[in-house]
Amino acid sequence: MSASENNREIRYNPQAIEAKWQGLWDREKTFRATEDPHREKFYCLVMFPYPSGRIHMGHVRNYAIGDVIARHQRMLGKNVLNPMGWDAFGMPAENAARKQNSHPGTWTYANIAHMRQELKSMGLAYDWERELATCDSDYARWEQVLFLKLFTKGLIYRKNSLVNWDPVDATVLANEQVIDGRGWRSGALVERRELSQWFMRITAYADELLDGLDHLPDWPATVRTMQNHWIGRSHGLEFSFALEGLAETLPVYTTRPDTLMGVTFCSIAAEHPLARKVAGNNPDAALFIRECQKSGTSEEAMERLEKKGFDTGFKAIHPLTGEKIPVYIANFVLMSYGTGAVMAVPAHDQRDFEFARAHQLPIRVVIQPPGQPLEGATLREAWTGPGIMVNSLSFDDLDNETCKVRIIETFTKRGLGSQRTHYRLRDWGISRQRYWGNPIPMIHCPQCGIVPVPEADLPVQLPEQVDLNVQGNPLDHLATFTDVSCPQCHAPARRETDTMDTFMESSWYFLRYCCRDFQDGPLDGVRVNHWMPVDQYIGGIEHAVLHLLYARFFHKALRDEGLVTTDEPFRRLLTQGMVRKDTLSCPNHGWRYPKEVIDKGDGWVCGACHQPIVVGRNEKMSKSKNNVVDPAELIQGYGADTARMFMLFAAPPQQDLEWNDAGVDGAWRFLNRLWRMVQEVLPWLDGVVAATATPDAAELRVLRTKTHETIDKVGRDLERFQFNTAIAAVMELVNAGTRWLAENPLQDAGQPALAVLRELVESAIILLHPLVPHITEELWQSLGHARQLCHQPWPKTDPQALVRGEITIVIQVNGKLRTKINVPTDISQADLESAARNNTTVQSQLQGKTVVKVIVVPGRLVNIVAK
RNA sequence: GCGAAAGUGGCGGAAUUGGUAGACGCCCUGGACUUAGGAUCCAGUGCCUUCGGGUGUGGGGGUUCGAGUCCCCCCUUUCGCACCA
Repeated sequence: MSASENNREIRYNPQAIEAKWQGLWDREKTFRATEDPHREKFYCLVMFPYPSGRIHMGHVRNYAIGDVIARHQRMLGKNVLNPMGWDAFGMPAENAARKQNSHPGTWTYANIAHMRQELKSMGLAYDWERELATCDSDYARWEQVLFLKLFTKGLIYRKNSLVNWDPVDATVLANEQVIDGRGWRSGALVERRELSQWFMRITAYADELLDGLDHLPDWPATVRTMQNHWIGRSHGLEFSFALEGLAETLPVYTTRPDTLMGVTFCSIAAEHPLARKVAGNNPDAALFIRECQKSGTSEEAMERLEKKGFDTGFKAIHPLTGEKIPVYIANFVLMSYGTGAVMAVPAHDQRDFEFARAHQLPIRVVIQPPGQPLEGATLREAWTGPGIMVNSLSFDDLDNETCKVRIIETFTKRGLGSQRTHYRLRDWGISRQRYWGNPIPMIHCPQCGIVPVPEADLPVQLPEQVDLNVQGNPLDHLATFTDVSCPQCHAPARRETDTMDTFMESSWYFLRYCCRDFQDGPLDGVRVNHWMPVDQYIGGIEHAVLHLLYARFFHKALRDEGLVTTDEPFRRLLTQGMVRKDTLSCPNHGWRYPKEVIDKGDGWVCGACHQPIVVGRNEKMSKSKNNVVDPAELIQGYGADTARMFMLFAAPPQQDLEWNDAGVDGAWRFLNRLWRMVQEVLPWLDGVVAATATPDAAELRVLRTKTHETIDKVGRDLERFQFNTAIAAVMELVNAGTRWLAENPLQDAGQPALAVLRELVESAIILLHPLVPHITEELWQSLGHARQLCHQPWPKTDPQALVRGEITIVIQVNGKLRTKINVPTDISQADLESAARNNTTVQSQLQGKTVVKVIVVPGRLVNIVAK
């Protein structure tokens, strides 16, 4: 013992300790997962990162949380799969390559190599043998195979849809590349343009995706609600207006058939066929439509537009009254929802109300709320609530909900229309006009039409030699890529140049992790079905709708292909909040780094121009705002354990986390306190076995109770992901131990005391291990354990130790706290009440009053109500 | 615009089921100690106070013996909105 004691570091040295244990985990492949039918499996998944170059605090938070869960489940005896990989296709690589005149792949793989080292320095318990990058030709190949399967199934098709078009760069822009309606590079005003694109038929699964939310009780309610609204299932009436003097009709869909008699005009989208027809012989209409198209494609941009309309001159004929009503082209009507045309009811729809006022159109009230008669001429805003029908022919005096049903019945009976279900959800556009993505394995043949690339020819590889500094999709300019012969008729044909949305890759990466080395197909059913579903998925709340909905859909589509057996891919979901930090800005120099400002005591000034610095709100850490903290620096300075500790302690995972340098110091100091306490007791614990029963001495009893209360609390807190309170509980335990040590000299401590002490110290170490794995392994080893702590089972509470002899009861008079009393745990309600009544403080409060009522909550409080 | 959340001391947060508001940590104040360390240890720390107590969880109202927690209205902030990932 003495030799190793001499060699042991007395001071906490995270750099040395962390390198030691990380090396060991790597060499021994401690966290390699193997399928084992005899053990309960646990699939822990964190959202894989985009390899942008360096890990950021959001990653650190995400992966620290995932690692705690994985390590905790491991200690609970589960066979844990905890993989990691790279979401490696995407625009940033293309942009970086263009800037540096290199290849996106070179940039991407260099980033992966760097970030892998950064992740390893965090001490994460991954099975690195399952690592994959979605741009690996292997992964891309199997994704193309899946694409063709789904295409054959009819789940992938082509149709026209709108894109953001930069007329100067002649390229499609992502919504994030549209800044204030202009292209980010050219500065040109962005236009909406129609393009033929590939789509996935997610709407075929809309009902199942919606109804399936009810079977995901362990998903945050907020995510389920958001997906529910996103899918937006509604039931309503679909019917067609006849158009005066025209053969064609105008189909509309409404969820408010009850307001039918209040229709005073119709509005159609700028892309509506009827709008095009008008534009054909009316230059003003064409101009208006072009104006409408001078906006981006994002729903937000469309909705925020100033509401504008153009009278087509056409008259629609009301199906029940025969009344002729004008048809407007409106810039706020979406072609992608319903039929692209709406019946407008200004009295009962706010948007229609505003439009009607702007265009002097009649407003006809057909629903009267009880007790406050409305009139179209004096209406201040649309009435969207319930009421009684008026001005509605035979439907008058019905309540509007009944009227809805009646009108649908009437339309159905007369063959005018029918009840229809609509969804806000649109089919998933998967085409991207970009180079750095997975090629869509299709060929356009002038004779045969669209022909899939034969599976034997997969994968379609991205050409290495590429000029990214061209207009539009670089692949369009590469004849070596595009010029092929048709697989069916062998005539000259053209290869599809669209690449896939990167959400495709993230829709099945968790399946490929299960069988990373499988070479006979995309998925090895046996292994995939062994590990699936993911038991715990952890990632940013920003993925609440898109990624999580697409992955659910893709999984169901693969299920129907017989490739997986579970209905849902992710059993439990934890969405973590953002990492934020104060922003510092200077009137002359914009966003400043903390090191670029000077502390004047009463505030900061800019280091360059000495103007006062404006301290902004906490904002999401972002490079553009210079408020990022580099995790690598933090880990180098304090070690991974401190970094993890701070991230987990500063806020519960679901909440946003505010970065605070002083808080990091606090985490660092606690780990040092723990380290010192163990160093202090170490020489005395040699040969001492941890207590298994509670000794008689009162102060030891209290100490052991504290130990087991902590075991109990930490276990429950980890189950509900309250890492911050779990840490607080261990802090309390360590504080209790330290206090005991200060009051009780170790040389006087007997065996029972040392046994309780060892149990306390070891419990603190075990409980903290999933959170701070390196320091706890080191301390565990120094306590004389040969077996690694990560193989140690999670501790169990001793029910005997949890029993307290006395409890504190709160005494209230009229609901206000007056005093507290200590009573035996097993006191009867009657004794408790009289103890409370006889208390001197209570007596003085009750003077001159009559007790009306006494409420006794056993184990908690007594409330005496007096007048 | 639509959708989803969140507001508690000087700060981050705790209060698990309607039952002690402020656990734990940071900051700050005072003290001790020194092998000067990224020190450490001890005490104090919501606000007001005539030291009895009063008051307090964004604001206003309500339910209840009792409300941070439940209900209604309002204010503020953040996130998502289909080609960022």
